[in-house]
Amino acid sequence: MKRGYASGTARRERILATALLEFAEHGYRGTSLARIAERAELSQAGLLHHFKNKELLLLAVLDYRDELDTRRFDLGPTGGIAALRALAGVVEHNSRVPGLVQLFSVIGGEAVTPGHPGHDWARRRYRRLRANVAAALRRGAELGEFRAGLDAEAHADRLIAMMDGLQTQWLIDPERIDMVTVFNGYVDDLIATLRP
Amino acid sequence: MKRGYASGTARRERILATALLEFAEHGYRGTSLARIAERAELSQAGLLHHFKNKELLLLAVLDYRDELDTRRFDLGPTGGIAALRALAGVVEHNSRVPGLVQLFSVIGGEAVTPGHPGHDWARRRYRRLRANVAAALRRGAELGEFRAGLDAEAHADRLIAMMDGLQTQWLIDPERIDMVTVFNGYVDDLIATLRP
DNA sequence: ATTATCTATAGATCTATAGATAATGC
DNA sequence: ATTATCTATAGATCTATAGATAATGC
Repeated sequence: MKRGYASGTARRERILATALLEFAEHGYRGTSLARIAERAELSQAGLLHHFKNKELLLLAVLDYRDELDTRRFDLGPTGGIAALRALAGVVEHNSRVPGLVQLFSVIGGEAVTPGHPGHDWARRRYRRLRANVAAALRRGAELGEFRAGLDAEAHADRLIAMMDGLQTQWLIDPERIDMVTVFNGYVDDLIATLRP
Repeated sequence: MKRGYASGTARRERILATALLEFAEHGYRGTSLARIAERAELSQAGLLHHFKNKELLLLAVLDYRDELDTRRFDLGPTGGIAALRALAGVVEHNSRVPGLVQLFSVIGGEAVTPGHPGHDWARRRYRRLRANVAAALRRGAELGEFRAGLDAEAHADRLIAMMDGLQTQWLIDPERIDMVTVFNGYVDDLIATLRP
C-alpha cells in the first residue's frame, strides 16, 4: 500500500484533469507531456514522476473518466422503458459537457487502430455497455413491456451506435443538430416498435 | 492550366494512395511525411514538391476519397425504400474495405476538434450526406411509400449516425458485431415505422 | 526512508526550406 | 522553361532518463 503523501495525491488529480482536457483537444498522439505539465504547473520530469510514461497517463485518464461514466450507464434493475429513458437522460447530460464527449470521440476514433494504447480499453468499454443495455432490454421483455424474442444485443448495439454517431455530428456542427431531440425520437420509435 | 508531366501525375496518385493508408492507420497527427515518402519510394523533400505541406496533403487525400465515396452516396432519383436499401448496400460494401472505413473513423474522430485541418471538410460532408438522404426520404413520402409529414432531416441524421456508430464498433471489435445485419435490422424497422 | 520536484540532457523525431542537378516536352 | 528529384540542414519539437535537492511523515 504505497499511497504517497497528500500533496502527491492532489497533484495527480490535477494532472489527470489537465491531461483529460489536452487529450480531448488534440488526441493521444497530438498531445505533448510538456504542455500538460505546463498547464498543471509542474515540470515535465515532475509529471513523469507521477505517471511514468505517456501511455500510462492516457490509460489513467480513461479509467478516471470511466469511473464516473460507468455509474451513469449502470442502468440498475429498472424496467426496459425506464432504461431507455435513462439512456436519453445520458444524452441530455452529455449535451451539457461537450469536453468529456469530445474525449471519447477523439480517443475512440484514434483507438480503432490496433496498437493504439486505448484500443483494449475501447473494446472492453463497448462490451460492457452492450451487456448493460441488452440486459435492460431483456428485463423489459420479461416485464411484458416489450415483445418476447426481441434481439436484445442488436438493439443494444444500435442504441450505442446512435449515441456515438449523433455525438460526432453534434461536435462537428453543434448548431445544425439537436442531438437530444433526435435521440429521443429514436427511443420513441423503438419503444413503439418493441411493443408486444 | 499548369498540369505537369505524366510522371508527376502518376507519382501524385501513388502518394495519395500511400498517404491514405498512413492517415487511416495513425491519424493526421500520428502520421509522418517521411514515412509516406518512404512507402511511396521517393524522398521526403520530393513529396513536398507535389504537396507543399502536410495539411494540403491530408485535404487532397480527403478529396480523393470523397470523389469515389460521394458517387456511392448519391442516391439518385430512386424511391425512398430503394434509397434505404442502397444505404444498406453502402454498409455492405464498407464491410469489405475496412481500410477506407478506418480513414473516415480516425480522421472523423480527430476532426471534431475545431482547428483540425479536416474540420471543415467533415462538416461539409455531413451536411451533404444529410441533404441527400433527407431528399430521398421526402421522395418516398411523395411516392406514398412513407407517411406524409415524416421528419426527413431527423431520420437522415439517425441513419448517418447509425452507420458511423456501427462502423466504430465494428472496427474496434470486428468479431463481435455483424455490422451489415445490425444495420439491415434498423432499415427494416424504419421502413415499418414510416409506413403510411 | 520514501516521496516529490527540479535541471539538464541524450537521442529521436518531424516539418519545411534552400539550393543543386537531371529529365521532360513545347 | 518547367517540372521532378535529391541531399543537406535549420529549427522545433518530443519522450524519457540521470542525478541532485528538498520536503514529508513514520
